[in-house]
Amino acid sequence: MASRLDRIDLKMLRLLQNSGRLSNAELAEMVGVSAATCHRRTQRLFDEGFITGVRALVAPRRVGKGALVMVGVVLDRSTPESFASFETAIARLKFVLDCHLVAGDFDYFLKIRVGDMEDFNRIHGEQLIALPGVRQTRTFFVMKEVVDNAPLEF
Amino acid sequence: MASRLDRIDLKMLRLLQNSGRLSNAELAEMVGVSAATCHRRTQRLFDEGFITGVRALVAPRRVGKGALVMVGVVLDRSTPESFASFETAIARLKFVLDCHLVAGDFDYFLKIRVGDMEDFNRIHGEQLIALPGVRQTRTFFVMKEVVDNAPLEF
DNA sequence: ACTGGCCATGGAAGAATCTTCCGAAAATAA
DNA sequence: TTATTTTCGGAAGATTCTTCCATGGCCAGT
Repeated sequence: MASRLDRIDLKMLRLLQNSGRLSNAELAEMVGVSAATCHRRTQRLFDEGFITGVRALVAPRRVGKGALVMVGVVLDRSTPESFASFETAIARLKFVLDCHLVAGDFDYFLKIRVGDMEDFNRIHGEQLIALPGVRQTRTFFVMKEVVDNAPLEF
Repeated sequence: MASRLDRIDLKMLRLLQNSGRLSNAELAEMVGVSAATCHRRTQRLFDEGFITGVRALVAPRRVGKGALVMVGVVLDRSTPESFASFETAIARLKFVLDCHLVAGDFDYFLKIRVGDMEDFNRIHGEQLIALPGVRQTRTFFVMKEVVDNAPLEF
């Protein structure tokens, strides 16, 4: 199952990453193989898990989610149970885009999208500090999104 | 141009966000309109900027980018020129997935994908601290990706 | 070098889909 | 109500998808 990716596969991955709606015929021509081969290879990239999904990128501001906030979280205790219950709880909060367990001054880093600061303040007070085991949080409001969710380089 | 989104548009956005490769016919049936109407509405969502692109999600580990690092950056000076030159320089670094200007103890927060820690150390020494105006950086290695790049809720 | 097995490839063709046109229905305004 | 505008779905030609099959390349073992 640990199959390799040749130059054509990589090219297809890069093209699909930047234009996920390319038709099979277009993709085939761009990478220089027949439509049949391209179709087979694309399907393999999906089947073997190189591509985990295809997502339309929705403009946050256009759907009322123009505010971005980074939050550092410190837990009360550093036990496996404490981590586990925090992670279970946070997976239910749909406004959390990223949640990463990190090494350093914080236990977790969160990336959150909300409508505005007022929105965030309500959520912070009602949902974030109420999460199991949270000792303190540190909020970093994003003032300018220089690069957001850039495509992966490989 | 500030057109509204009705219930059908929102449904289409959510469906496309989670399955960007849905065919027009499938989408039409899911939201309960004809293929012609669905096609027109989808095109409008693109033309008017509600959908900014469609991206295949590539599994980072499968392409040798399994390590994730968060980095806080502090600049020497807080002048507009200083910020501008930093932002220009960082936009060229393809391993930077996120770069956000924040309010708080840091000036910028970065989200970076690399192959492994050794890889990051080299990049940190050769490229990050060499960026214009960087006084100090604080590195948070991600030990566990609990939620990464979740779809936007709206 | 020859043989046989194993894949990956491209052509072809029926099935499915896209994309546009048009008249009808619905919404809006006067 | 009437006129105007907008949105809708059916229809159909053009395009695309998806699968089947025969061909050609590659490699291991004679």
